[in-house]
Parts: sequence; C-alpha cells; structure tokens
Amino acid sequence: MSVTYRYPRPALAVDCVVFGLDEEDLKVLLIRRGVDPFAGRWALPGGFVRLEETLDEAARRELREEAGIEKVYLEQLYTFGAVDRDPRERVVSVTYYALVKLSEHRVRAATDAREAAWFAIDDLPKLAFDHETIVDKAITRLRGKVRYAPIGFELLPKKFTLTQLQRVYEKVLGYELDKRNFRKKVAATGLLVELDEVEQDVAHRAARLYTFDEKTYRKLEKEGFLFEI
Amino acid sequence: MSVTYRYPRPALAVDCVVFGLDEEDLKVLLIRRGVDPFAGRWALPGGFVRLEETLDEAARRELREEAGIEKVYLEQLYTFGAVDRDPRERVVSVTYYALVKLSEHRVRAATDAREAAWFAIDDLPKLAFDHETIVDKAITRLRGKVRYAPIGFELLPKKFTLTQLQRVYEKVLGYELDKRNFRKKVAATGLLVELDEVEQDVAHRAARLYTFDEKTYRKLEKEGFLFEI
DNA sequence: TGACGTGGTGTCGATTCGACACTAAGGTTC
DNA sequence: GAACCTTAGTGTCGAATCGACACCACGTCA
Repeated sequence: MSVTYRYPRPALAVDCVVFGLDEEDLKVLLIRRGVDPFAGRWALPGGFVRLEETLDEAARRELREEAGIEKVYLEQLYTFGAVDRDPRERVVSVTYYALVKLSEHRVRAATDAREAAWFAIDDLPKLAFDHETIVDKAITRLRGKVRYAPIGFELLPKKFTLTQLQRVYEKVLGYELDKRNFRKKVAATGLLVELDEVEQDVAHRAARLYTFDEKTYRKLEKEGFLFEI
Repeated sequence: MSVTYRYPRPALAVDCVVFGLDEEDLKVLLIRRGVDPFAGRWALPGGFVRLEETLDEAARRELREEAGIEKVYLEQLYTFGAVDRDPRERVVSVTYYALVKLSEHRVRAATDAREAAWFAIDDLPKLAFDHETIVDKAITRLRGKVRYAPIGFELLPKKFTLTQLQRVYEKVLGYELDKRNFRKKVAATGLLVELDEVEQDVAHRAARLYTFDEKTYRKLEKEGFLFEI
C-alpha cells in the first residue's frame, strides 16, 4: 500500500499548541516522544494530515488521539516550512493553537502509552524539531488576540468570577491590571451577564458568577462591533 | 522521474494575493489560467512548492516567474486545506499577501504567454478554485494590519506626500479620514522624515515629500513600541 | 466577636479623540 | 498680469477615554 506521484512533495503535518490556565500559570500541553528523531524529548501534539480530512479536522483528530481533548477553541496559527525542520525528510507543518478549560479538561495523562503533561510557558523543557519557535509564535498571537477578541473566556469554565477573568488576562499578557479599571472595561462591553449565583466553597466572601453572552456577541460582531479590553 | 511514498500526501502549493495602489483604487494582481481546470478564468499567481525551497521562497519564485515581481513586502496569510478545493486532487495551499509599489512595478503584462492584470478589489471577476475566499481573507488581514503596523508605506514610492499616504489608508480601510487629524497622528509617530524636496509636475501647489524612517522604527519595534494610526 | 481575606465600588486629572474651516502656494487661463 | 483653480498646510475646543488610586462589605474561621 504505497503511492506514486509524478513529482516529489513534502509531507504535510499539523501541530497544536494547547493553552490551559490553572491556579498558577498559563500552561502548554506537551507530549513526550517515544521514537526517533528526538526520542524522549517533549513535543507538541501533532501528526500527518490524511487525504480525506481538512487541516482543522486533522488538528482536532490529533488532539483527540494524543491528549483526549475535544471541543476546544481552535485556530490556525502559521505554517512552518523550513527545508530542514525535520531531519528525516521535508515536512511542512500547519500549526494551530487551542484554548482549553483546564478545570474541565483534566488532561488524560499517559494516553496511548504516551506521556502528556502541562508546562508553564516560562518554564518549558527543550522541545523537539522547531517546536520552540512554534510555541513562541503562539504566545505572541495569543497575547495580541486576547486584547481585541473575546477568547479569554475559552480558558475559563462557563461560569466565572470577574477576578478569575482578570487573572486570565494577567497571565496571558504577563503583567498586572487594575481591578477597578478592568471591571469598568468588561462591564462596558455589555457582554457579561451577571448570574444569580456566587462561587462555592471559598474561605472568604463568595464572588458573583458571570457568563459570557456569546449569542449577543456574534450578532454585534457581524455588525462590525469590536471587542476590546 | 517519479516518486513513491508509503502513504498518500496532499500536493502543496503557494498562492499570492498581490496588492497595488494606483490613482484610483486598491488593486489585486490576477493571472489568466491557460489550462484546465478553470481554463480562461482569472486566478491568483501561485504554484507548487519544491522540495528544496521554503514556503516563502516558493511564493517569491512564483511571483517572479508569473508576474516579474521581485523584492516586495511578503507575509504569510493562511493555509487553505478544504478537501475538494482543487477538482483534480487534494491540494493544500499556503497563501501569502504581497504589497507592491505599483508606480515602480508596472507589472510585466502577458508574461510567459500568460495574461496578467490588475483588478480593483471591489470589481473582481469570478476567480478559479477558492481564490475569492483567499482574496477576502487577505483584504481583511490587510485592513487589520495597516492600523498597527507600518505597512502602508510598502504601497508607496520611497518618497511620498502626506496626501498620498492618507490615500493609502483611505483606500485600504475603505473610508475617508480627516486630513488634519491624520497628519497629527502620523507626525506623532515621529517616524516620518521631512525631506527638502517637493513633488514635481503637478498643476497646483507642490506638496512636501516625506520618507519613512525604517531604521528608527526597527529599533523602537524591538523595545516594544507599537506603531498605530 | 474579632481578625482575616477577598469582593466590590467612584472620582478626578490627564490624555486622546474627533469635528471642524480658512489661508498659502503654485500653475493655468484669459 | 489678474483672476481663478486646485491642492497644501495648519489649530482649537469640547467630549470621551484613560489610568491612578483607597476604602468598606461580606463571609469564614478561630
């Protein structure tokens, strides 16, 4: 079962930078490689694109197969095509970044006999291939995009407190924000709905829960509205 | 001369959306296809990626071969991978957009026996493949990027008047700007240098020429400075 | 019941923003 | 050369936005 083509062509892969936020840090999901090249090294989840699937489908399939992750925010990042980025042969990689709700996606560890783990973005191990470059690009993109698109919510559970939301922005952007100004701004978007609920099981005054009004946002977006924080 | 692989793989192409600005409009460069599929239709310049070249190199090569265009601003746009986007077989296309100084790049017409022409972006003919989608995406990206990156200059000659620069922004963004406010803003960037020259051969008061201080910009950029209009 | 920890709220000065109209200069025409 | 045509070039002011900043509220726990 092999195929023959008139001209040589690169192999085509997808790789995913999966971001998650826990109590401490913004983290990236890595998989430990079992085989050469780079056996034992940590790498991004990914694999080769099949003929009958789109690139997005390939990315989602790899996330499912390698990390048990489904139904996440996924967006194409960049396509890397240096000639020697894979020592075996020419491989072009279409990369994606994904945002997952870590609280709901306690990742399946050691799936398929492969080891998977989360690493804080400023404490990454040495990565296989050019995956460090890819992670850098993903962080830059995430930082840029979080300012003018409502993707911060993808890192939180459906119901969240304003303090949690502020933490998302602070961890992603890498600097602290003023609480009152932050609350003013998110309130000004008009896209947070205040719930009749407060958080549970905390050893202090419980904070009000909010949820993101995605329906209204989609409407406004079509009318040219720009979300900005 | 053919090759055999263990598993099937998509063909990999690059396609370029080349923008140019003339006296009237923002335009896109198209090539008329000579062969099926879509023979006779207009399409983006592009072609297949060779094993020994990077994606950027492939894009530049195609621009050179198909339109005689060299040394332009070029940036990767998106990778399109719908399964049936090419009726012949699975082709994944890494797309780029380019900005050219139309005044200096009077495009080589009918090169390689191929017909090439500029079309105003809101008067495009029907395009081959999914190239309309690609052009749409390129316009969206250009509109977003021109606001916070100094790429407008790429559409103008080295020396330009402030009115010309304003026209670039107006044509790209699709709406008019206030002359005084615009001049205040560009002056505030501190990145335009006033030359001791005025434009020539105009039938009215000649405007002062300016040039973009790219060196200073590169320095500031590294320090985290954000260009904004 | 008091201490602790986080939740939640408003003001003010500085800055930025957008709206807005006239004179200057150079070439063309009669 | 006078009138005219066309584009160049320039400043103000009110509105909106921004960032800096501090205290009381509420629930838990000892």
